[in-house]
Amino acid sequence: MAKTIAERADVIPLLAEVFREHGFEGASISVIGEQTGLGKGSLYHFFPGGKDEMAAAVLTEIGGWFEEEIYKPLREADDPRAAIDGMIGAVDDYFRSGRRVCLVGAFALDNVRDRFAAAVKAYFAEWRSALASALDRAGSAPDLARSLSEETVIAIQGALVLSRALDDPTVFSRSLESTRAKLATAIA
Amino acid sequence: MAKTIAERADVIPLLAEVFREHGFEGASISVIGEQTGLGKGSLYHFFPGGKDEMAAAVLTEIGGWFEEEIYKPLREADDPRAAIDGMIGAVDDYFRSGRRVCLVGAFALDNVRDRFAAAVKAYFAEWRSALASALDRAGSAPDLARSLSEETVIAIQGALVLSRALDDPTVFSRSLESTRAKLATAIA
DNA sequence: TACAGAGTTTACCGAACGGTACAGAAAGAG
DNA sequence: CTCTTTCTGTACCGTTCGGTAAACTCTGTA
Repeated sequence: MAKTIAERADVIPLLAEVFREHGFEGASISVIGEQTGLGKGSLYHFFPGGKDEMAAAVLTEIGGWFEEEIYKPLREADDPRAAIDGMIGAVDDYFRSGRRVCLVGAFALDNVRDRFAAAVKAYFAEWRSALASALDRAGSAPDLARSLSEETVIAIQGALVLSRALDDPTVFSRSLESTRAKLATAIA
Repeated sequence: MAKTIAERADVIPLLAEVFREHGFEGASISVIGEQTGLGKGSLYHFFPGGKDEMAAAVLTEIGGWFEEEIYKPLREADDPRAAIDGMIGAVDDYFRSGRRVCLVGAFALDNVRDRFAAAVKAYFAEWRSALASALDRAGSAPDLARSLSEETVIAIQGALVLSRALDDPTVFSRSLESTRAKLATAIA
């Protein structure tokens, strides 16, 4: 394991932030270079596939993070209620209480969705089904678990949109708290 | 009123569709030219301010449409319940049951939000307050009206994101129906 | 029919785009 | 020290970007 100045893995979170801030089309190679501190040579060394590979790597990392920190606990934890609570907390942290945009959601609305359709679809499908699984195991009726999980993912994404549109993070906080309460009631 | 081959007003809906499909950055002047059937000369004749003016005109038209078709009825209709029902129907039509993206929501997630922050903010703020007004007049408690209107706008935007991400319009239909039921219950 | 102004075509501009080529700097291995 | 591999800076490529300029063609009016 060669310890080098910059590892590819270290660059990906920086790339994620650039794409979040500028969108896919808006994140030009020169902007990416500035915000990562890497020249074109390094960028194309790590990502020979160019911008597409950079974005794909970011989506993969995001997917991995959610899988590990959120989906897996929801599906496998002994205490599904704790896992649901954990999800709420993790979501609040991850999206910085509404100050940070969901890159996958932004990609979904953009025309680049087609290029990364599989990753975008998987991210949301996994989230919905993992949450449904937790609700199910927590004693919720299967139909309710299914609809509630979908509504929860919808509320989180919608809250991110509205929060940013109104430039008001309290919108996200309120919505997440209301979602938390709704889930708690359903499995009481 | 000179009847000419193409009126500026006729171009705006076409522009809206281009921006919806490609996003602001993705909608290059040449793409806009193709999809509107207008050359650069005509486009810059109608919109001397370039792409920015085109997008601003689109946002203005969208804002005007929602004001006329949705916000005003919500605020002023004699029968607020009918206005709320009307809103649900209009939203379903406008977003083509989830097959069409909300341009304002997409702009909110994009970095171009800053450029059109005022229009984006107004669109959502008006929606939320108009719906709260209707709920209020329909007999809902002021606090509930306030939170329910916010949750409704969130649910619509979130459903558009998830619907498109999963490429499944039924997500939007389900969510909108659930929203309709929730609003009906609150003012029963 | 002649004029005026609205609308359009076309050629063109400098800047920025994504991407490539390649020489050279770092850094671990023998 | 030297070799090899990994990483990086820089110059450059063709293309496309948003935007401008000006000559042209319509079309309604008188």
